[in-house]
Amino acid sequence: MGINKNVIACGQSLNENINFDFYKTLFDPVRSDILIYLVSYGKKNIKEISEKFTQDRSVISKHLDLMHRYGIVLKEKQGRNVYYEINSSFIMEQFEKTTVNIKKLLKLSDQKAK
Amino acid sequence: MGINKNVIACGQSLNENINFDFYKTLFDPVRSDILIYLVSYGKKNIKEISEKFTQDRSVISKHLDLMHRYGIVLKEKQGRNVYYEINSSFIMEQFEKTTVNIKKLLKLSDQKAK
DNA sequence: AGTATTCATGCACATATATGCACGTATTAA
DNA sequence: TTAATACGTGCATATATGTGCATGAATACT
Repeated sequence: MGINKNVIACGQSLNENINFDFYKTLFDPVRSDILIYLVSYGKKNIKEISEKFTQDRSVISKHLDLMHRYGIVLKEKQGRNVYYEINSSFIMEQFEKTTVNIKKLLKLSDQKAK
Repeated sequence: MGINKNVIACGQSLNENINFDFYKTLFDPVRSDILIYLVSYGKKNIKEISEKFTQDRSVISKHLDLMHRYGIVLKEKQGRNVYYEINSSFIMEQFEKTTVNIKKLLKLSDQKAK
């Protein structure tokens, strides 16, 4: 394709400056509900979390694994339990960084519009 | 489910305060490439856009329709052409609002952690 | 040791989304 | 009027993702 080359030349690329997988993982119905649950109830293990959802425990486990892979949650093993909690500092950091980058990117199109 | 009720009680809900469909639409490989293309080249019609992509014109048309539905792009019909351009003010507004809301939401979990 | 609990993973299946083609419509050009 | 161009939409298919069950591993309990 090579479309992005022009934008990269301006030091702006969605795929480079924006944590694409992070957002793709976060903006899923089930996973955002898990996020809200963890925000509300703090650190919980997979059994406790999955009891609040209609999906099977294994399904919740897979969602949490994805969320952990992209930094949305922190994981801690205690005995036979695996606890998850919100990685709030990382999440905030992502949104702040992305907002700044998006602004810079969009200024390019505003200049063209004039 | 009713999980969100607790969070709603705190005046915080991802689905209410965050434009979920907007982000779900934006964070798609093809659509974010279209975004970057429009940022780089300004207002273009569907034929011009689709010529830069491997996908069929009808596919690009559908992606643009989705992006328009959720405010990412502006649409303008001129004769038999349909032009699209970035809705930069709306996009920036969304990211700014979301960043503020996410921060407020996450402060709840930080308080619990103490 | 034997049993129960918690979890990860592989597999098959269901659902959602993306894709391309074929067609019809609207507009423009000849 | 006829032909050409740009577009939208319906349909069938491909691909991606979500889902639940079954199984085995690791840990804890008796």
